[in-house]
Amino acid sequence: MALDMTFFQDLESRIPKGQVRTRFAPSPTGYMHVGNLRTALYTWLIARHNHGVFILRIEDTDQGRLVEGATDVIYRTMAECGLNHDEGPDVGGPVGPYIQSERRDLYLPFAQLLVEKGAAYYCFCEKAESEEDSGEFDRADDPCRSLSAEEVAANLAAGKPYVIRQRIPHEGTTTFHDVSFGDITVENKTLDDQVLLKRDGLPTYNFANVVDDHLMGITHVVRGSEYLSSAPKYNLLYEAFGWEIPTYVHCSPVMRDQHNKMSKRHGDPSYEDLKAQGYLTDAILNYVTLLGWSPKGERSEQEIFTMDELVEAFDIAGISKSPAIFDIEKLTYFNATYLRRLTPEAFAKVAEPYIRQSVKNPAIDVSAIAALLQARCERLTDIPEKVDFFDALPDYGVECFTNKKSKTNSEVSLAMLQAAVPTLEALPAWTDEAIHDALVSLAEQLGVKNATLMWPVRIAAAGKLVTPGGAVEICRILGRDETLRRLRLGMEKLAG
RNA sequence: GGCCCGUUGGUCAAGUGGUUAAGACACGGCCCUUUCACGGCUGUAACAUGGGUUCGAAUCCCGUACGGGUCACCA
Repeated sequence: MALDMTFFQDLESRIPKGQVRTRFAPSPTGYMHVGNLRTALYTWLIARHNHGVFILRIEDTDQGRLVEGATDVIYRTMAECGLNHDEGPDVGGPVGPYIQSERRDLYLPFAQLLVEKGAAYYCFCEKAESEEDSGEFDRADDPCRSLSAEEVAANLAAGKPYVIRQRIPHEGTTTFHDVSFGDITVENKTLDDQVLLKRDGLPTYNFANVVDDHLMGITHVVRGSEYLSSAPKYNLLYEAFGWEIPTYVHCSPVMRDQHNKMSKRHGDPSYEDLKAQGYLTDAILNYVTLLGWSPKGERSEQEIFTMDELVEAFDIAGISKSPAIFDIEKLTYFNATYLRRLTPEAFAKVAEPYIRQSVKNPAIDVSAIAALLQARCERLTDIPEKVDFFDALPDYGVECFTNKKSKTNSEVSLAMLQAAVPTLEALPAWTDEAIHDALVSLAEQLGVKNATLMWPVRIAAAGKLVTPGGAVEICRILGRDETLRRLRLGMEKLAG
C-alpha cells in the first residue's frame, strides 16, 4: 500500500516557508468553556502577532461523542469573539479537509509507513479485557509487538480486526521542549505503546494530531497542559517520520478553585453563560487573556487592552506555568470598565433591553436612564432591579426620609416637600438644568444645604434609598405630572 | 502508586543572583458629592518549608510538604 508522497510534498510546497501557522482544534462537545476559549485566544494571538495563519480544525474522531449542533457553537463563539480563522471547514484552504472525519482515509497509510519503519506494529489482541487495575504502571509487552511479518500477513489475510500501536523503545530517554516548561525528559520505559489507529480505522487523537499538524504545516502547537505527558510520544512519532517538530506551547488549566478545573459539571460558566450573565465579549476576552499570561517588558499598570493591543503585545514567553483560578470579581471589574468606556450611544443600545425588562412605560426616556446607569452597573443584568421604580413607585416607609448626613427627618422632609412642590409646579421648563437651578436656589432661600432638600425629593420621587442618579435626574425623567404626584404622596405619608 | 509539572499578598501576577519584592482585582481610610456610583489620593497584605552553593538568593542545587496532570481502541 504505497503512499503517494509526492502529493504531500506538493502540499508542503504550498505553505510559504517561515510562515507561522497555528490551529485551534476543538472536539465538538457543544460547549465552549473558559479554558477552551483561552486556548483559542492564545492560539489566535500567536498567529496574528506573527502575521501568520490561524486554522480551525474540527476533531471528531470519537464517533461515540458526537453532539448535534456542536460545531455551530464553535463557529458562533469564534465569530463573536473576533477569532477569525484563515483556513477551516467553512472557508476551506490549501491543506484541507479541515474536519478529521473527512480525512479518515489519510491516516492508515501513515500508520503503515510507521510499521514499515519499525516504529509501529499491528496488534490483533482482543479488546481490553478485564481492567486489571494493577495500580502500578507495568509496560507488559504486547505479544503482538514481536509478531513476525508472516504472522501479521496471515492475520491480515484472515481479516482479523486489528489496531496499530506505536513501538516505543525499551531503553533510553526522550526529551522534548516546551516554550513555557522548558526541556522535559522522560525514560522511555515509562511510555506505553499507545494505539495509533483504532479498530474502527479512525486515528486516535494523538496520532491524528501529529499527522494533521504536520500536513497542515502547523508551527506552534498550543494545547492544555494535560497533554504534557504525551508529548514525548509525539516526538518519537515525529522523529520516526523524519518530520520537523513544532514548537509546543502547553497551557495550564483555568481552575474554579484550588483543586478543581472549571467545568460544566460543577456549574461553572461557559462563554455563553457569561454573556447571559451580562458580561461583554470584549471584557471576557481581555480578562481571560490575562488569566495565565502577562505582558512582557515595562511594568504596566494598565490591564485594559483592545484586541489590537493584545495582538501587538502578545508574547509566548509571557504565558505562565501554574494554574490560574478564575475570579469572577475581577471579570466583573473588567466588565464595569468596558461598560463605562462605551460611548453613551453604544451603552444605551446594549442597556435598553435590560431597562425595558422593568420599565414598560413607553413615555419614559430610556436613553436618559441609560445615561444614569452607565457609571453605575457592573453587569447588564444588574439593570432591571435598579430602575424598576420608574415604572411603579415602591411601597416605602417614612423612615426613608430620615438621613443623618443630609440632616433630614420626617418633619424636615415634609417642610422641604411643601416648598419643593410649588416651585417645581411653577417651573417654566422641565429640564435637568431648570430643575437643578430651581432646587438649588430654593435650598439657598430656605437656608439649608442642598442635600437637605434633595434627599426628601429623591426619596419621594423614587421610593428607594439607593437610586441611579440624583433627585434632579429622576424628576426630569419621571416628568412633571408624575413627579408632583409622587411628591404629594410623600407629603401625605409624612403628614399622616 | 509510578512518571511529569507546579508553588510570590485572599485572587491574577512582575521578577531570571544585589529591588524599599512592581502593578491590577478585592478590602480599609480620605477627598469629591444631591443617595449610590464614577473619579482622585492613600493604606493593610506575599517569596510553601528545610538544607546547601555564594560576599550576597524569590531567583541556582538537593530534600520535604502541599497542589495539579497523566498512566484509554476519549479528546
